[in-house]
Amino acid sequence: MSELRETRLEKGKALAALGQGPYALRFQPSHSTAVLQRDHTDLANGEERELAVAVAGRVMTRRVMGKLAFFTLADESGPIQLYIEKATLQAAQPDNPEVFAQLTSLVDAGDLIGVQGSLKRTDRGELSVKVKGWSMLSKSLQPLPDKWHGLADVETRYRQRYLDLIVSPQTRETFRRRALAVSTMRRWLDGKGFLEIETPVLQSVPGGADARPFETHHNALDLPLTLRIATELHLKRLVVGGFERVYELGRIFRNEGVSTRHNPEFTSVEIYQAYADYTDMMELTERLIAEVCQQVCGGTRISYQGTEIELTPPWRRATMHSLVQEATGLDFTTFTSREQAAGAMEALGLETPALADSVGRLLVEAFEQRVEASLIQPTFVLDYPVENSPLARAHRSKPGLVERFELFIVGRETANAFSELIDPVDQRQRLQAQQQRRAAGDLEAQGVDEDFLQALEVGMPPTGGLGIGIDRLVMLLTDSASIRDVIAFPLLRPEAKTSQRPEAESPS
RNA sequence: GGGUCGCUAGCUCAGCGGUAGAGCACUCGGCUUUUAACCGAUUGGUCCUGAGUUCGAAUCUCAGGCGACCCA
Repeated sequence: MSELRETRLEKGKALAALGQGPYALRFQPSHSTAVLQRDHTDLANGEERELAVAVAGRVMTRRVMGKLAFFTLADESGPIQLYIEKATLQAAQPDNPEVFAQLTSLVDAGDLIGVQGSLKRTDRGELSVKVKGWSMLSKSLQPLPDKWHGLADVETRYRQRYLDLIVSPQTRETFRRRALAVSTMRRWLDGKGFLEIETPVLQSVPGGADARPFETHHNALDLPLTLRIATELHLKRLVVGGFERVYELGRIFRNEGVSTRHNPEFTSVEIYQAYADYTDMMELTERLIAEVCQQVCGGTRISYQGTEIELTPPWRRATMHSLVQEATGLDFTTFTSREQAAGAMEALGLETPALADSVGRLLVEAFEQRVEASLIQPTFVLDYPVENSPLARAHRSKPGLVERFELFIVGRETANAFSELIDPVDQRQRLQAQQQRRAAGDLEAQGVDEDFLQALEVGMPPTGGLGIGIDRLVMLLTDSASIRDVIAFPLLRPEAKTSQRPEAESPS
């Protein structure tokens, strides 16, 4: 409503006429509200304390009753009540007979103000700043969300996250925890001698994962580029270059749909350790995630959406074959042809899409359809078929499989790791097979990155590699049901509003 | 991609074929212990958009937009 905005602009002009504009240059708080709340619990109801305090924050609620007013002021640390007594304020500011009226009429809910005064705990037990002076720091021209219902509209929470943050302590807590999770992870890795190195986001050959990339263009070089879908291939080049422990924690872009578990840009950490294999990476995964959980949640036993999750290592390890057999009764090691496996699956009502063109790919289908969602407690799923894992090393003892694991928690893939494929001849064949699939219509299949193959030919040490989805991990640690709750500004379709989009578009 | 549900005042919602409503917020008046303050008065609408059915549509139908959830 623009009427409210007009009124508040007028109040801003009134403030300017009084010599203080609606937008201050600075203010020096003496305390955060949380420190005041913490340090003065001994102040009894109705008592006052002659401590000079200055606090700044946003006015959340106003209750004006004649010659006395109560405001709630919130800074980043939390709220504190302002006790605004006309007589007290007037005595402190004898030159301005209108000071109380100005404070109560020119300050609206949503404004940022600073106040000076002393402490008083009211008769009802609320620690308050007894106000003796005030200044407008920033005039708000927009209403706050409903003080009782808060921000009920999920869409507004995502589109106008600043409003969500102002009124929802839980949202603030989620992003604090996310920051703590990320910093803990970096600190832990740095402490283990891992070096964080940034690799290109703009790439001419997307690789390192099965996913469709975003396409863009470099003008000066007239060069088509894609945004990275993984950091894998560049981090491996660094291992070839002699860095034995490297990682990158950063943004990945995949041109896919959005859901409660997917956002087109998300954050991953990829970690590479020379002379290690995937069993080493399992231990690393357990220790790293347990440490992050300990720091963020204060323990390794947590509750997610009403389910207890035990993250204290060690975690269950099971092969994909055994899990599928457990869930379906099918022993995929006995199938010698796709037709045989597909027939057995269809007899159980499982789908067998055409793109799953081998026994191995059908095994993965069966796993996704019947096992994945049931892996609630942390579980390492081991030994994937080679067809689905073009960058993982062939298994040391099981033909047709690779040394790979994925970590599942609450039914979601949370980490993915290999004994890395370092044989350049094998790697070339695998990537060529991928490219053939791509030519055959699999838009997620990878291409051949010649420069990467060249690096492997120079010689890469045996290496264990690991990727962890930060957003999904943070969802777990913050008990968030949707990935959008842990991304400050998730991708949404732009609001249509007035501008109609032109016709003659999208043959769909 | 498919299905279900939602979209009405700034916010939260009711109204479901016959004059567009409530609470809160805003504005004005009153009030020195409130904390969803209270009491009184006023103000505030593209009922998501478009087309159709109808004497009459927020309400019924169709198409579209945006969102949520479920499924793939």
